[in-house]
Amino acid sequence: MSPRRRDAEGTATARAGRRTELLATAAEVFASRGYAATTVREVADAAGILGGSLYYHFDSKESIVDEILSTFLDDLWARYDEVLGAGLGARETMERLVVESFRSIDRHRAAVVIYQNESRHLSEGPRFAYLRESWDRFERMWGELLDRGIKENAFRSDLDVPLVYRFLRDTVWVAASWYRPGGRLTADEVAERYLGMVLEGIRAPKG
Amino acid sequence: MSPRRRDAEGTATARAGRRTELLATAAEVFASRGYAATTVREVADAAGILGGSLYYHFDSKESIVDEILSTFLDDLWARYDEVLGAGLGARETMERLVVESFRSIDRHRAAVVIYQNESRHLSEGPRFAYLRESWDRFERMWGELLDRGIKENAFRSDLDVPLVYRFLRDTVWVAASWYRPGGRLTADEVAERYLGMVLEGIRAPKG
Amino acid sequence: MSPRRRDAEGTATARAGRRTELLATAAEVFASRGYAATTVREVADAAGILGGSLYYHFDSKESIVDEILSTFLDDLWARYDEVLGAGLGARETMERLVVESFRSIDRHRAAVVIYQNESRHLSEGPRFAYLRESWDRFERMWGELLDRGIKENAFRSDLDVPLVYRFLRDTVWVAASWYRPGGRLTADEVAERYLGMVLEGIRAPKG
Amino acid sequence: MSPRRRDAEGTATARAGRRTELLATAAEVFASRGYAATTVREVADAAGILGGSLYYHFDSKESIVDEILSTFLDDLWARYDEVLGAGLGARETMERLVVESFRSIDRHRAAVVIYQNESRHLSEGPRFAYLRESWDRFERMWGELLDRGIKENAFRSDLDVPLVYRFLRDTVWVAASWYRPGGRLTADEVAERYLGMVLEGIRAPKG
DNA sequence: AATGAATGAGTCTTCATTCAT
DNA sequence: TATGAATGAAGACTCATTCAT
Repeated sequence: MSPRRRDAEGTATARAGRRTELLATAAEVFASRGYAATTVREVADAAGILGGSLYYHFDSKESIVDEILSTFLDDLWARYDEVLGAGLGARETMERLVVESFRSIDRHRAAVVIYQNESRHLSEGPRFAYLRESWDRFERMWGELLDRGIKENAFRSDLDVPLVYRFLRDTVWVAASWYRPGGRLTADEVAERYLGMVLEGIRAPKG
Repeated sequence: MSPRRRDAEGTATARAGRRTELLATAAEVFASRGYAATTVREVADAAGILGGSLYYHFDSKESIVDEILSTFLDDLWARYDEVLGAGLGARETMERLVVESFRSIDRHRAAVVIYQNESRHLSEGPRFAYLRESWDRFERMWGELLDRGIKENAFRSDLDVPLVYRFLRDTVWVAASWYRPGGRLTADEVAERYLGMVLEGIRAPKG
Repeated sequence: MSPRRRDAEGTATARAGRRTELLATAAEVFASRGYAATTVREVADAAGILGGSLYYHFDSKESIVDEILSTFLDDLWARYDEVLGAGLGARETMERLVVESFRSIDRHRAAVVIYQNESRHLSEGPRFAYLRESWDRFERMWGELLDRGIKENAFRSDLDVPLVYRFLRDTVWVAASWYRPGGRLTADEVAERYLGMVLEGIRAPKG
Repeated sequence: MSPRRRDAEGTATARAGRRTELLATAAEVFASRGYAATTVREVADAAGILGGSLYYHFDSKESIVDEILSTFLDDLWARYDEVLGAGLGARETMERLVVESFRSIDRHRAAVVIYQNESRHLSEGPRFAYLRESWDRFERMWGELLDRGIKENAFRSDLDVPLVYRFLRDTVWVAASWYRPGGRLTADEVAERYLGMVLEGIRAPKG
C-alpha cells in the first residue's frame, strides 16, 4: 500500500469515524432523554461542539435518528438472515434468533432503546417507511417460526401464536432498557437464561 | 337534600365529569403521539376546545400527565395491596397480580402506555417522585415474591431472580401497546394465556 | 338588523380587519427592505406585536407574501377583465388597461413593488404557480392587443411586437417604485402623461 | 523582460483572471436568485469550490457585490462621459446614451440585473455611497438633457420632465431582465427600436 | 367555560465567516 | 489555492402559557 493510498484512506476513515462518533453520541442522548425531548443543542453539547456545527455533518435532527435506526436494523437483519438461511429446525432457529437479538442489544444498545421508544411515532412519516417494513417482517418471521415449531413438535400445540409472538417480540427488546454491556451477565448469558425461562417456564417441575 | 344542594352537587359532579373526560382525551393523545411530542393544542383539538381553554381546567401540561399517571397508579396499587394482603401462596399471589395487571391495562390503557414510555424521563422531576417510589415498590414486591416462591417450591430453584423480575415486569406492561379493550381476548383471557406461557414454558412436553 | 347580528358581524369584520392591517404592514416592510432581507421580526415590530404572534394569524412568512400578491393580482385581473370584456377598440382598450394599471399601483403600491422585485424568484416554488400564470396571461393579453391594434390601424405597422410588449409591461410597473399616492400627480394623471408619451413619442413634431 | 518577470506577471494575471471569473460567476448567481437570497455556498458551488475557499479571494459577500457593481458603473460612466463630452445636440446625445446603455446591458447583463434589483437596498450602507452618487448623477444628466432638448426644439415642449426622466431611466434598465446576449436582436438593434418607439410613439401616423 | 389574541422563551436550522492544514 | 470542520449570531417557527372579554 503506497503512502498516498494510506493517506487517502486515513482521511476517508477519519471522516467516517467522526460521523460514527457523532451518531453514537446522539444515540446515547436520544436514548436517555427521548428523541422529541432532546434538543439538538444537547446532542451537540455531548459531542463537544456547537449546535449549528452538527449541520455540517447531518441534514437535520431527523436524519440523525434515521441513520441511527437504519444502521441498527441493517445490521440486525443481516444477522437474522444468516440464521434463517441456515436451514435449522424451528427450536434451534428460535434460539439463535434470540441470541442474535441480545447480541445486537449489546452492540447497539442506544439504538435499540430509541427503536423501542420512538419507532411507533416515527414510522408515521414517509421517511421511516422501513420501520414499518421491518416491523412487518418481524411479525411474519416469528409467526412462521412458531407455526413451524408447532408442526415440528418443538413447541406446545396449544400456543396462542399471535399472543406468543407479541410477548417474544417485546420481551426481547425491552431488555435494552436495563441491559448494560459489561455488566453482570454477557449478552449470551442473558439469552441463555431468557431461553430457559421461555422454553421451560418458571414453575418448579412437578416432583 | 335541598334543591340548592342538589344543584351544587350536580354542578360539582358535572365539573368533575368534564375533568375526567378531558383527562381521558389527553391520555389518549399522549399515548398515541408521545407526551413530549404532543402539543397542548392537539389535546385541546381532540377535546373540541381551544388550546388556552384547557387552562381553565388544569394548571399546566405537566399537571395533566401527573393526574393521569397518579390516578392510574393509585388504582393499581389499591388492587395489588388487596392481593398482597390476602395471605395467599406465592404462585397464587403471582397469578392474581398478573391478572390485576392485565385488568388495569384494560381500564387504563392509555395511562399504561404513557407510564411505559414516559415515566423514566418524567420521574426525574420532583413532582414525579411517586413514580420512582412506585417503581421501587414494584421491584421489592416481585423480588420478594419470587424468593418466597422458590422457598415454597412453587418456582424453579435455578431462577435468576433479578432477571426474571425484569422480564415479568416489562412483559406485562408492554402488552398495553397492543391490547385493545373489546378485542379478540378479554384481559382475563390474556392473563391466563400469559401465565400459561410463563409458568410452563413454550416447549413441547417431552415424551 | 338585530344587535346580535351586528355583534357577530363586528367580530368577523374586526378579525378580517386585523388580518388586512397586518398584511398592509407586512407589504410595506417587504417592499422597502426586500422580501428575503426582511425578517419576520421586522414585520412584527412594524405591527407592534412580537415575532411569534404573527404566527397566530399566518402560517409562515411565505404565506404572508402569498396573500399580499394574490390579493393584488385578483383585484387587478378583475379590473382588466372588465376592460377586456367591454368590446372596445384596441387603442381605447390599451388606454384603459394602462389607466387601470396605474390605479392599481395607487391602491396596492407596496404589493406592486413586491410583485416587481420578487415574483421572478418566488414563482419558482409550486405555491406561486399563479404568478407564472398571471405572467403568461399578461403576455398573451398585450401581444394580442398590439396585433389587433396594428390590424385596426391604431398602432404603427412597423412595431416589433414582442419588444414593445416588454417595454409596456415593465414600464408601467416600475412606476410603483417612485409613485407615491397623494403626490404631485394622481394615478389618472400619470396614466394620461404616460399614454401621451408612449402613443405620440417625445420628439417634437416636425414643421 | 526576464523570465522571472514574465512569471510574476503571468501569475498576477492568472490571479486577476481567477478573480474576474469568480466575479462573473457570482454575478450570474446573484442576478438569478437575488443577492440576499443567495448563499455564499451557492456562489462557491457554481464556481466549483467550497464555501470557505471564496474567502481566499474576497473579504466578504458584500465585497463581492461591491466589486461587481462598481466595475459595471465605472465602465458605464466612462462611456457616458465620452458621449457627454462630445458636444453633440440633445437628441443625438440622448440616442447615443441609450445605445451605450443597451451595450452595457450586453456586456454586464448580470451586474445590471443586480443593480436594478438590489441597489435601492444596498445603497443604504456607507460602503455603497457611490450607488447613491451614480443615481444622482443619472438624474441630473437626464434632467438637463431633456431640458436642453426642449430648448433646442428636439423634444416636445409639453413634456413632464421628471416623469419622462423616470420612464426613460427605468425603461432602459429593465431590459436587462429579458435581454440575452446572442439572442434575436443585438444590443444596437434593441436600442434602435427602443428609440423609434420613444421618439415617435407607437400610434399610427394620421392620414 | 371558553375564546381570541398575544407573549416570550426556546427549537431547529441557516449561513457568513474563520482557521488550521 | 483550496479543504474540512467548526463558530456564533441570527432567522423562521413552535408552543406552553396568560388574560381580557
